Amino acid sequence: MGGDRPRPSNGGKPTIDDVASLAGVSRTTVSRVLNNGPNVRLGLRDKVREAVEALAFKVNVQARNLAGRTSGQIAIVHQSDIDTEPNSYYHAALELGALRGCADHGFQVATRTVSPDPRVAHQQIRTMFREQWVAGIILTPPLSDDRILLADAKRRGLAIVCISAYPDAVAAAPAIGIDDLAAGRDIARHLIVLGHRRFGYVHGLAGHRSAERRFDGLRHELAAAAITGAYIIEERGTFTFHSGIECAQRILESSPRPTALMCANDDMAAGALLAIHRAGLAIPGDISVTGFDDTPLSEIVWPPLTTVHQPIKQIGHDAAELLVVMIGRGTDADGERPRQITASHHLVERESTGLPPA
Amino acid sequence: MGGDRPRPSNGGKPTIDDVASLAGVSRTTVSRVLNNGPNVRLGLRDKVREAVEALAFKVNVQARNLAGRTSGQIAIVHQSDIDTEPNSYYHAALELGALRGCADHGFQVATRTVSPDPRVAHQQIRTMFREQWVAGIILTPPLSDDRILLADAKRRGLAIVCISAYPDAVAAAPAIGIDDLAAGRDIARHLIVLGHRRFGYVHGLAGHRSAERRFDGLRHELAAAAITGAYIIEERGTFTFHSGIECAQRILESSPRPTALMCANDDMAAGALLAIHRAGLAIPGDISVTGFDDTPLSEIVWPPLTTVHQPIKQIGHDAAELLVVMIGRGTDADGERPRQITASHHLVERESTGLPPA
DNA sequence: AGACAGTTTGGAAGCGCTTCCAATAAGACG
DNA sequence: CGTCTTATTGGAAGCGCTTCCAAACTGTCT
Repeated sequence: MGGDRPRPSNGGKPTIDDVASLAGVSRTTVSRVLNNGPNVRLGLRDKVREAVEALAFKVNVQARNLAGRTSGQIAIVHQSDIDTEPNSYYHAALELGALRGCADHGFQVATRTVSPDPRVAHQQIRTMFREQWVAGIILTPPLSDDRILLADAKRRGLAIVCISAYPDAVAAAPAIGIDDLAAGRDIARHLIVLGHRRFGYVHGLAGHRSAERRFDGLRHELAAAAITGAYIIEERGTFTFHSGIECAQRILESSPRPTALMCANDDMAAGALLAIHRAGLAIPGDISVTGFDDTPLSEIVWPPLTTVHQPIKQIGHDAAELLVVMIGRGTDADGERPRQITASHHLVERESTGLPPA
Repeated sequence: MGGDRPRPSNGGKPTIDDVASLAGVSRTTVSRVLNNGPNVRLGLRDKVREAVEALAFKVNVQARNLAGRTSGQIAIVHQSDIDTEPNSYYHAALELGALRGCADHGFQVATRTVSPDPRVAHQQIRTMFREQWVAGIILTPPLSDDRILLADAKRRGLAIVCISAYPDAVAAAPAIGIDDLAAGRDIARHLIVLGHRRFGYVHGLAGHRSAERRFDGLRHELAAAAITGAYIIEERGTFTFHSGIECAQRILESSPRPTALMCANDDMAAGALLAIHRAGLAIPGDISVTGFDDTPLSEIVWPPLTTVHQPIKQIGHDAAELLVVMIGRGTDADGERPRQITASHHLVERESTGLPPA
């Protein structure tokens, strides 16, 4: 099975020593190049890189972690028990992406769940920190909005990446997510262009500051359109299907009824759909409904939901990669660590939105 | 922060040497105990175990893999690109569970996706084998039903665990999943007891042999009930929401129409629900519908689906653990490797089923 | 030119574990 | 009771990598 690339001495996978001897340098030097360490002449650097290329060398992560005394262990921290939550597609996809991202880089990953009670949660997370077996953590919403937590972690020198955090949290830790404000504006504009003036809005849980920006998007867009007589009736749910039903019911009682109902996520929108059907109203004939996230759900409900697509798995994946980079070589390499990554979103128009009733 | 447990010498986490000195044996002996190796006196064994307990010692997986020359690398293999499939909750949950299970044991995991074309898929998987960088793989349906693949892998001595495979595949590789036949009978019995006699059945993709057992369950139960005049109208879909719509439409055209419609998974059942609504029929007044899997979906559609709960994440998780055990110490320890694990399922009665029309 | 600081290299010592191999203890047998 | 097996043990050599430390340069300043 001999290819035409230089063969490693022992017949197996190439090791750092194979690279070293091919490049004509010491093992130490190769290691330095691999880790972007300082003090290697440019010429040598390239020579080593060529050798790496030629042998298709991949560093053995296990050996690296062992030698470097880095645990290679990172944790993904969720709030509450997503396994028992019925509508956890969002969380499952996020975690799946993150897990895959970590796996790609040979990191050990643990998934931790903390209590929904903030007091208990803080305690649990502090304990995790103290144990010091993690080199970094990924925080999912709404943990990613917890300033106290972030500050605490920063003080302890722990690498942290937040998912979908409120923009100003970036000061404490790099974050990755879509531009919720812009996304909110996109969906609001879609509705306004159709002619809607009376809006209903179903909020999610209060702690999720990033998701709240979607509402800001609606407000901004309404202000920008400078429409007289436009207004918004608000209700607050918990991101679940059932809370969507209840919020929508309350909103439907108002008079005059809104002609468009924006929901902070797809699950609540699905609930709203049900409540509206029950009330004997037509969608979108009597009222248009929008969701957020574009989970599989949104194609399956009736009518299919107009929503904003968010690359959830991708976001999880990129968050993991970001964390790996941060742990890799703090700031000594290229100097700057990424502060924020904005993933791209887009409006998905389906059949739950249309012209307002005449 | 000293607890009252013996402290490891270097102040950090306890190592195998700490255990050895506490137990008064050599490092080698501890290693043997840890790996269930042969040739250790019972007394010593216990003493070592106590020391492990006392120190709360956890083996360092990185070091183990490095020393043992085991790659610690395993792969989860799916067919087709689940990232682009809209209804992938099932796959996402399965993979999430497996990923978590692997992570718990410090294994490196890669996720691979192979082509839906069997020819191409076989080729891709062979290539993976040849590269030999995986110590074992987890196969998800319908790959877990591919006899050729299984035989091939076995011949190469690769550790394999199948998820939800057809029972007789156990000869080739251990499998884990629920008892689909029993689950099918459970749901059929529920319908028969309600009084249904005319059935519709929406099959999934033909290759998924395990899922096909759900249909066998219906047949068996019908035979057991010995009802005269009972029959089943069959259609075959692709496990997707849209295929569910189409199959249900065709079934609704038959006359007399079935009073109960069983679907091989929740997504198709959701499609069926839509088709039935469109036909202006009542659920369950005119026709009862059942799904399978109990994905989040089943609570959100209208009416909520009667379905069979399957612990998908748990199955993925246990599959990973099983694989880890297999890789760990082949068969030398307790001699017998587990052949099959049956996860528990249960019927979830919601509002999509009821008495047949008078 | 000599002394010193800063930069670039390589040697060697491990990281925590498995495993080969030699050494010892325990039975089995004549 | 001595000899030959066989079951138990420990010593020591790595696995592939990072990193400490000393050696060899390079250039700068007097």
